[in-house]
Amino acid sequence: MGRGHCGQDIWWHGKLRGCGYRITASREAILEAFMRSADRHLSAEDIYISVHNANPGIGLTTVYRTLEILVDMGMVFKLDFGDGRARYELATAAGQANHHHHLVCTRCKRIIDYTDFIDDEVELLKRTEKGLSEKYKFDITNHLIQFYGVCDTCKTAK
Amino acid sequence: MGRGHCGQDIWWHGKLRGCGYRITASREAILEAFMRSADRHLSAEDIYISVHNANPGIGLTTVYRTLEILVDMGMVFKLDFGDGRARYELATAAGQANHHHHLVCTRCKRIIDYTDFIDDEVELLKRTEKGLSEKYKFDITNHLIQFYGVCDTCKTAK
DNA sequence: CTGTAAATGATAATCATTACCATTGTAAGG
DNA sequence: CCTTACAATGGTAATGATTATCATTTACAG
Repeated sequence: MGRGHCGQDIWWHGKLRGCGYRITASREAILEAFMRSADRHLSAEDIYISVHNANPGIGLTTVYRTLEILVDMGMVFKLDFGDGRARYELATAAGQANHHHHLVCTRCKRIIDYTDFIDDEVELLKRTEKGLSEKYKFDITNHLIQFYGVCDTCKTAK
Repeated sequence: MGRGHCGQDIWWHGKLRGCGYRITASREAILEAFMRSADRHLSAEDIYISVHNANPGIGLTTVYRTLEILVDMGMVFKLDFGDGRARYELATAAGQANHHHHLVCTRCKRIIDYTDFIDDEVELLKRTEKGLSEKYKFDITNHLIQFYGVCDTCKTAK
């Protein structure tokens, strides 16, 4: 019952099975790649490369397909930082440890994950979410908050 | 001094000139296309088509180029709703009339612009923005807030 | 252990966006 | 008003991420 992090029991097996998906070596390898670099914003190609170390047989197509189902299931969040390729990260619910939002430099595309002010935000988001679900009859599953601006380095670099 | 909406004076001429850009028929046509359908989320192709009615000579390349400078200048906001093409809308600052956020149905990709709860959000965002700018030395120019979920129609359609 | 549908991977196709380059148009300065 | 420099343009080709196709392999229910 809620071990925090898993030992032998693979937490995501149940999730996949529950949605009618099979447990395969590819999917395992891809989820492991996420957990190996939980702090980064991975592109499909990043994952493809990361996965090849342990399992060279996995094709790029499978990576894309797996990412799609993980996103649909809500286990992974798909992000767009405006550099022409999608980025993925393990989803963390509001309130959960490691939940963060993004600060994007529009000049150099640098991304900063911030967790500051998250508590205030979360409180407001909960209220907003509740109001929106009721008014528009939406089942809200996630949110995206990003601030755009010019970072320190780009500012001084003129 | 602040006529609300312009008569003969073209409000955006100064903005372009101020950033070193020239006033051209293409740019005028593209901005008019935005104002003609200020309520929609236009793709580059939407704008290309819309512009062709009045000015058939404008190429798709110019549309993309113009969109890029408008986004850089902050006059237009570039959005990604996950359907593979970028969407654009006239930027409205927080607090300004028509400022809104998006509610995205992950099933059917329908977008709802909502303005509810915006006042509360804006108040929080102002604080967050201030805190973030100070801590990370960012000049924050804009923000993006989107909620994702399943809409009424898709829910009942099972 | 077997049958069946899901999953896979190599390859080709798609399609939004960008690069290129010769030509045209804006607007500053005379 | 005319000239001139260089920004802006548009057609076309190139790019590159993502998706479709299809024959083969694999998970797993019975």
